[in-house]
Amino acid sequence: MGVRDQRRAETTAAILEVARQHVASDGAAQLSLRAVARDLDLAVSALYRYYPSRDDLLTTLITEAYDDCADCVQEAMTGPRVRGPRAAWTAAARAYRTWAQENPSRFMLILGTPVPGYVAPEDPTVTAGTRIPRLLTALLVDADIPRRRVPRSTRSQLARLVEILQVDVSPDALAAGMTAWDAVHGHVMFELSGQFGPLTGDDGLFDEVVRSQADRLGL
Amino acid sequence: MGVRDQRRAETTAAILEVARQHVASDGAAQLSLRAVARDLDLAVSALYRYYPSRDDLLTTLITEAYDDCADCVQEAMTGPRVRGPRAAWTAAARAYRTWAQENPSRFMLILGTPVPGYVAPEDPTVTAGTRIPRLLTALLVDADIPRRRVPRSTRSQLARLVEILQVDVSPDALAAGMTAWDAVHGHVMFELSGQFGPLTGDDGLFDEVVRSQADRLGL
DNA sequence: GTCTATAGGCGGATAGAC
DNA sequence: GTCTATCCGCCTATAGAC
Repeated sequence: MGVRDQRRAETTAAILEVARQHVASDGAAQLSLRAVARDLDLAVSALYRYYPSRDDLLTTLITEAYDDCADCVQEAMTGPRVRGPRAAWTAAARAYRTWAQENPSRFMLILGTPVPGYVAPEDPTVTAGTRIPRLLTALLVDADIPRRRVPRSTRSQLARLVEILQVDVSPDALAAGMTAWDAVHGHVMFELSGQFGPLTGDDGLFDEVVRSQADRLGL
Repeated sequence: MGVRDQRRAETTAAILEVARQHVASDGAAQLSLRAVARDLDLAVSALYRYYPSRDDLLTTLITEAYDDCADCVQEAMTGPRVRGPRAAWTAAARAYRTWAQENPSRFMLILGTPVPGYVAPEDPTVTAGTRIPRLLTALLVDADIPRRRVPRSTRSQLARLVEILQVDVSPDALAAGMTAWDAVHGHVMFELSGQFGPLTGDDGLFDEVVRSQADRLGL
């Protein structure tokens, strides 16, 4: 990488950092190239050399958030002290929540209210967005999942999703995993929107969620 | 109610209706009195006679959404054909999801990404926001909830929340109810943000969530 | 790659006439 | 209660000089 590329990479990183701050303070919909340029003491027009439009910048922010979150979950699951699927499940759930707590605006950027008028391009966003589901289903390959009582149509849709995710689990296991993760995600969302009052941020209650769903999965 | 009050009520209703549409299409943060005035063929300044600021209009929209959602859940739970707590739980969960599907932008307004820069006044918002939790905990009064293994500090926070909500349940029952509802909420959120791919909107999978949590609650 | 300048649009909020 | 007019701010995006 030459000196020019180096400088370009640095500027790009600086732009992203400032953009993240603006999303956090003003919201994704309000992200404006002008405001970013102001903070960087750059002319607006200069930014267009890095991102051709506001939406392109937003796309980068979104895929980067998906990836960062998935990185944290993956790292937690594959740590040296994690032995067995139950420990991996617990580590994944805790890492997910911790990342959400430390990056609330980025979490909401990918899993909260859709940004009005913005349509995510399929390629980068979807690939990054399926990493966590794939990590979780990997846990269920060897699990002893009881057969679910779901309708035939649901089972066939589950089979389709198995193909899309390119994972090696039964439709029943996928259903069990999704519905268990529902609780983890729901709890994190409730906490982030402050619906839990004094229990916002309480670890004991969250652990109870993780534990009870692990039991349900037979991990 | 006199004729003047009548007309005022009509105008107010029209304003709210247009404002809801704008929140749906442009997002809550973009709600602008100007745009609402344009749609109604009114001068901007006229709107200030109804709502002193943009945030006041937003507050009305939010409390109204909370109340409408709670109304639907309450109605579903207390229907004549609903016999017993398990049926009520199922009806509540389904009504919650149906309301979210039919009013995605209003659902996200109250449970999605917080509107940047907007701070909800306590009085009206909080009261309306606690209705659903209170409806759900009422189900658990007679349920046979096994004792949860939560830390002491968590249990005392649960006790505080029991007081805030002014409900008549044990901390253990509250914990069980909250963590079960986590799964319902999480599933609805995932569906709304399109994370489920082909399974978005599938009733069979949602029913599996509701059923398994009802089992866990011993309903 | 960076700048200045500019076009054409949006917004909140208020003053003062009717 | 409604209007017009106004102030002042914000934004995207482009043109053209350096």
